Amino acid sequence: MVSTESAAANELLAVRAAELYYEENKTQDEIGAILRVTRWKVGRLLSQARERGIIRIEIVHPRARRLALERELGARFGLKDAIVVPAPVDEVELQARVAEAAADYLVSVRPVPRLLGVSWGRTLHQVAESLPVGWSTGVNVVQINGGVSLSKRPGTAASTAVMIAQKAGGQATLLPSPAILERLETKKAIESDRTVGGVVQMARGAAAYLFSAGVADTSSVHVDSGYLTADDIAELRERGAVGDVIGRYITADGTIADPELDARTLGLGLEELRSAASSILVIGGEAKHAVARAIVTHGLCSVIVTDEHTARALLDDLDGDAAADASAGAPDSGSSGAAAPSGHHDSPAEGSAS
Amino acid sequence: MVSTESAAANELLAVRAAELYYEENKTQDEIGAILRVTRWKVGRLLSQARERGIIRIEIVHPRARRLALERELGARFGLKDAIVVPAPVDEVELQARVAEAAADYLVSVRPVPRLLGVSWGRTLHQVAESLPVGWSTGVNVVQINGGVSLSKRPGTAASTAVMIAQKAGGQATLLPSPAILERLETKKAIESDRTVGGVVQMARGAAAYLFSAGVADTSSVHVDSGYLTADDIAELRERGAVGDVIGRYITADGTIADPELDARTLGLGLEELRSAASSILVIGGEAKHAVARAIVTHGLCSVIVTDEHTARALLDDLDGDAAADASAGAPDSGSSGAAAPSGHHDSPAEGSAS
DNA sequence: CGCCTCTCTGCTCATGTGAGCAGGGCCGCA
DNA sequence: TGCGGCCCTGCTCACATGAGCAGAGAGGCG
Repeated sequence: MVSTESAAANELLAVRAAELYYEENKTQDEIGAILRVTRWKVGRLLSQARERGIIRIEIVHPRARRLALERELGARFGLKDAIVVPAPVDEVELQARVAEAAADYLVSVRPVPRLLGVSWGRTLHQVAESLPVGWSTGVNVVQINGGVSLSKRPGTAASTAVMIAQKAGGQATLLPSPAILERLETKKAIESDRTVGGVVQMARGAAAYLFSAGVADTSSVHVDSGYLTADDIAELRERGAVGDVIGRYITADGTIADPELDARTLGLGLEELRSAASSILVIGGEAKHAVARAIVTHGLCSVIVTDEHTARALLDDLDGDAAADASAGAPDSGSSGAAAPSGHHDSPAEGSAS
Repeated sequence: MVSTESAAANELLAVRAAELYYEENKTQDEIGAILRVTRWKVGRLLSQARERGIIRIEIVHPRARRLALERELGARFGLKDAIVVPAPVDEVELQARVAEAAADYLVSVRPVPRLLGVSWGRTLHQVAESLPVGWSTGVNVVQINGGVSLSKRPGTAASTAVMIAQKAGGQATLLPSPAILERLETKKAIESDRTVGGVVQMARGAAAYLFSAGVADTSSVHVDSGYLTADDIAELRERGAVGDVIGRYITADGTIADPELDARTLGLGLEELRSAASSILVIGGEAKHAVARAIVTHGLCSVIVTDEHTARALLDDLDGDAAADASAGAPDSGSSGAAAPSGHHDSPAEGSAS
């Protein structure tokens, strides 16, 4: 009873001490005089107050980061680096923050990559826009997956790579090919063309890759751009696809969802991403948690730039283990089943032509 | 342009420094090494961050206080002391916090008042309940306004004073009289009774007064207790009454709303409250802002215990100056106008009798 | 073009603060 | 009642920090 009472009294003292210290900027000595305790006790009270969460210190700034989450992510998934930004309520704002953080990160990477491989998409375009002019000197950029011309809106594919290169005073090398070809032969043919093959070859030599990922649903840029139809997406989802990485649709277990489709997808392969020294994933938002998980849990990126909700979702053991378990059992059915149905990909091309 | 750019860069640095300092517990020297600036600059960045509100330090505890507001209140209204507690969203909780704070204050007042004058009501009862047993030694309590017996619920009038005294190991002296008498003659008669008159006389000698205030509406304890009817309240409101202090209804300009009614009100007068060395007002909640303002702007209390919303409302210049201006112009009309109409207070008495 | 001023930088020094340690009171237990 | 263990207190000392100051660089103005 006595201990309870004194504990409560101590807590009150701690609160008073915290107020005087943090709000009134008094020294611990002065506080000691006011509260009639020694300054050492004041120090201890303040420590207690911090430990017990009575004092909440928050950094309110759009560019703030979540270093604790970054450390956890890095440790848990063996990443070279992790950047986590606080998530604003607004999804649009969130994407902007993540893109900004990715741009900041890119600016600060040492050593500066001489050649940077980039994919494209809404996210990457925002990253490109967020980069300051002159963010580096002489960084050349190479596109790592196809998709230059199909979408006519500015801010996709080509312009992304070009903008990143321009702002660093370097050259952009584009991959002059669709992301996904209609027929495997066409893909092989175009791939063997020196212009295209050379670019892919160059991409393989990039010191770092910057990429994002798409969700396997109809909001995908692949549907927007006409490479895939809603039916294709439905098919992919049935095969367990959670999203795409540099154009290649993967399942939760990190494997290719549909090898036939993948064979017709032009650009860098997943293995090249996996083995790269620096592959920077930029991803944010609720919808992309599944694909983000697939990527980080299977080593497809060495650096992640994301928001705190995504980070927490990735670290959350419940989901984490569940997804891991699911992926452990799935690969077999995924790869064996994927080979069987094929040649159902005429519609996307028609869609793109209209 | 250059200055803008470097200012932005500085802000970013400040954010990073703040993160490392407050979230990662690194020393300014270490941070300097990380951010490639000197430790002095880190210190400056942190100062900036604090000044510019990038760092938000909050003390989350039910017993926390708002020292800045307390200081402002004290300075603005010439108070001896001010206690401001953070306002929880819940009104019930808010009342409890204010009462608790008042109890804390009472415990800590030095010198300890040998004789404490108290009023009664819901708020004061909560204060009494919040006082710890043995909060002081030998503090006697005297009731400063009538109202012992009319309400039969426990926790009003008498029990408040008794509880406060008991918990301090002192004697309670009650005022054995209704708060408001039906007829002036009765009031004068009862007042001249030695039992009653003596108590009032004793109350005048109290070293400190503890009181709250009521709102001039039908939720008032005066209506509950049957001293006043809804019609009386309506009448009082027409005369500009904002609420009651120790049973006496006052207007925004701090004067008696209805002198005739006031003459029939038994207990300490406002002047005695005003001239007291220590008169502690305990008041909280949106509804009581107006009466709280009337009290503090006209010197009826020397100490206020309240919530932060009330405090801010009191300090808010817009309302503040408006009320001050009104009160500056009003006293004359208030005192002269109040004397004219009288003798219309039979109904309240009838109401209380029924 | 040169000077002036104003701000920002990196320093010295005094002060503020936290880690670690010895002593003392309080408890349970014999 | 005496003993041992425990926690809490107040201290020493080393380190971290903020105040104040001289010098350097960037603009602005004549």
